[in-house]
Amino acid sequence: MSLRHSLLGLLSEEPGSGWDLMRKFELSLENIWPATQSQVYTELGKLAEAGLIAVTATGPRGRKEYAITDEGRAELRRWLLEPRRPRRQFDDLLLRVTFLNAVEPNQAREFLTKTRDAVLEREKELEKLKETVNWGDDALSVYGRMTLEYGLRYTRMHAEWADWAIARLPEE
Amino acid sequence: MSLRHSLLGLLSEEPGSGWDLMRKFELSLENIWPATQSQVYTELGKLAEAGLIAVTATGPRGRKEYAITDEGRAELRRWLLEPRRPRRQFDDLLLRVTFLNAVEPNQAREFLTKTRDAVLEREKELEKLKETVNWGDDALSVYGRMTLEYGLRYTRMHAEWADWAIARLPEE
DNA sequence: TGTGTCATGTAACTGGTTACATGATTCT
DNA sequence: AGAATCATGTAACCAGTTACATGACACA
Repeated sequence: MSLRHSLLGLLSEEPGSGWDLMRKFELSLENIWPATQSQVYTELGKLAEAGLIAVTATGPRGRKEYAITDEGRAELRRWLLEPRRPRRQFDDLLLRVTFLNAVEPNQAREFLTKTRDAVLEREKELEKLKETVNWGDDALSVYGRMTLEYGLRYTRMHAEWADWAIARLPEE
Repeated sequence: MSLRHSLLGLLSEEPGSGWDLMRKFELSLENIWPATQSQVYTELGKLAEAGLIAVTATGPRGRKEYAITDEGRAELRRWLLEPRRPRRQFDDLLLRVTFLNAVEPNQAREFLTKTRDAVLEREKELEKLKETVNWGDDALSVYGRMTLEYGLRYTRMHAEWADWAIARLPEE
């Protein structure tokens, strides 16, 4: 149930409406914790009812601006440091690799090649993002830079692994 | 809906009952595509109804042994090579890193240190697994070795990233 | 005046989780 | 006789997705 905490996290930086938050999810959390519009609005309602956030201003078109409450901040901190067993992960790619013997080796090769090319593409995007952003030493820069670095290292690892795997494919 | 294809994949290797498949999920797919007992049985029912698998033998205690059909094999291959946009990922760890400025730097440090230790632990387990298995050149060895290698490279990358991140933490 | 953006919400569905429920067979 | 394992299934729930529905406001 981390959508809830994503919202608390975003609202801990500054107040905002459902619409604002929705855009933030699209812009900055897309690769970490994506959320849909409908989810955002429903969860905001629940958070408000639970007293973790509150409406602090209203605007045109029924706009409701929410701000995090003290209880919300406490809950955010609690969640941040809470120990937890890593949630099970579902990896569609590795699942397919596991059963790759069901197709011809040349098809398997094509599959892995496509995979590698896709992650290389992604790496380029992240590289560009890294160059674009003006990194300061504010909190967002520090922690945002960390998640970006994770993405970069991840894509590099992934591409290298794919090459390694391709080389190990059985002959046709 | 890859549980369906996990089952087809497992049954493409050899026939088995719900119970057998359940154990295979626990043993070999736990880190790739975990499934619960109830899920396995319900999905087997649906697969049988769709004609992708069929009951080929019965045994004591109401045991039903399923085998993959030709349609099932075709569906498995279709799924394996089907192009698809990478499914969105939810990363609880990176989400927490994003909002880490909500806690004190020393708590952030502790968080990252724990994270690193946990992945190092995990790496050790995978290393041990690699040594234990007798790798041949059969399909399972080739593709199983690939997924294991992915896990190894992933945990190494993860631990190195954590160290990098710890070093970049603001002073207390 | 019409297009794009801002803004809210609900309903139905899908896939995965937890909990419940039952009982036969095998091994010690 | 009792414990462990084999074996099946259902029901309620939770989180995330897709689709539907509506409409005000800003600006060109």
